[in-house]
Amino acid sequence: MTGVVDKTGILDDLRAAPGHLMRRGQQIAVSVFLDECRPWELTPLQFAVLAELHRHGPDDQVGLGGALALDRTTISVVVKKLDERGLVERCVSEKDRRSKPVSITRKGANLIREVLPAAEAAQDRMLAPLTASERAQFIRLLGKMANGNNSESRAPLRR
Amino acid sequence: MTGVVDKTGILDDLRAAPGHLMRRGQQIAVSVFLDECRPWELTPLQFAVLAELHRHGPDDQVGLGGALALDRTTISVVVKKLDERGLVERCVSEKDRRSKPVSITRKGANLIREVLPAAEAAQDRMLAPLTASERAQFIRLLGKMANGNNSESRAPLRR
DNA sequence: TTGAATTAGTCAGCATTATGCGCATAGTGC
DNA sequence: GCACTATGCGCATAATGCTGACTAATTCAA
Repeated sequence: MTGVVDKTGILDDLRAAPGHLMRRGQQIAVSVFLDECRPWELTPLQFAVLAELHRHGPDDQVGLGGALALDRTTISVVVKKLDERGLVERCVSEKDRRSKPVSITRKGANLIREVLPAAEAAQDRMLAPLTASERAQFIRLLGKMANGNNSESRAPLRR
Repeated sequence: MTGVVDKTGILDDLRAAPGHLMRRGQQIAVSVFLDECRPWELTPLQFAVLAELHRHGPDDQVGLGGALALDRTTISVVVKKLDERGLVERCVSEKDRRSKPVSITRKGANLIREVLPAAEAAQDRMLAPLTASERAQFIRLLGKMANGNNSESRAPLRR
C-alpha cells in the first residue's frame, strides 16, 4: 500500500524509538530522584503522595490514585509503607465505612518540607543536558503526550 | 540566597514536574505496546532483545544489556523467559566459560517479523497527540535528555 | 606463579506498574 | 426485605528495575 518509504524502521534504530527512550528517561528520573533524596529514604511515589496530601488535605486511596495517576494496587502499597513509618494515618470514615481516608501526620509534614529542596534539585538535574528553552519545550511536549494519551493507561489522571 | 522567584515549585504543580510526566509517559508507552502486541504475548523488553539479536547476531548478556541499557538482572530474567518459549538459545562459550552467548532461533526470527507492524504501530500511537514536527522535536529532546544523563543510571547504554 | 582484582552470571529482596479475583459495604430498584 | 450494581480495598501473580551478595572464571600484578 505504501510506496518506497525512507522512514527508518524500529529494527534499524531501536534506540531512537519513543518507547525505548521513554524507558531510559524513566530509569534516569527515578535514579536521580533516589540519589538526591537518599538521606530521607523516600521514593518518587512516596514523595508524590506526601506532597499531594500536604497540598490538598486528607483523601481516600482512590482519590489519591486519580490525582497522581496511580493504580489502585500501587497506591495501596505506597500508603502502607508511609503508614508504617508514621508519615501518614489511616482512619475509617464515618460516612462510608468502606473507605479509609489517608491524612498526613505532623511528622510527614515536617519531612516533606525538609526534602523539598532535594526533590526540586532532582527535577533540575534530570533536565541538565537541555538548554533553558529546550527544557520548557520538553516539558510541554511530554505533558501533551501524557495528557493526550491519558485514557490509554489503566491509571489515568482524574481530577 | 535567591531573591523573589516566580518559578512555581514542585508542591504547587507536581503534575508538571518532569519526573512525574516521565513516569506517566512510560506507563502509557508500556500500556500501548502491550495492547498492540497482545496476540503475540510479547513485552517491550522481550521485543527489544529479539530485535537486537535479529539485527546484530548472537551476543552475551552483558553485551545485550549494554546495547539496550538494561540491568544485568533484568536481561537475565528476559532471556530466561525467551528461552523457555524457544525464541532464543543459550550455550556456553568455549573462549570464556563464564559467558553464555544468546542467539535467536528460527522461531524467534519468524515471530519478530510477524510482530514488527504492531510494534511500529505502538510507537506511532504513543506520539499520536503530537503533530509531525512536534514528534521529531520530542524524540530529539528525549534522546538528548537520556544520552546526556546516560551515566546517571545503573544500566547505561554502552556501545 | 600465586594472589588480588575484575568480569559473567545468578539469586534474594524490594519498589513500581499491570491484570484478575474476591470481599465488604453502600446504594438502587423490585 | 432482596437482588443487583457500584465502590473501596485487599490478595496473588507477573514484568521491569535496582541493590547487594554470591559463585565461578578470567586477568593482571607483585
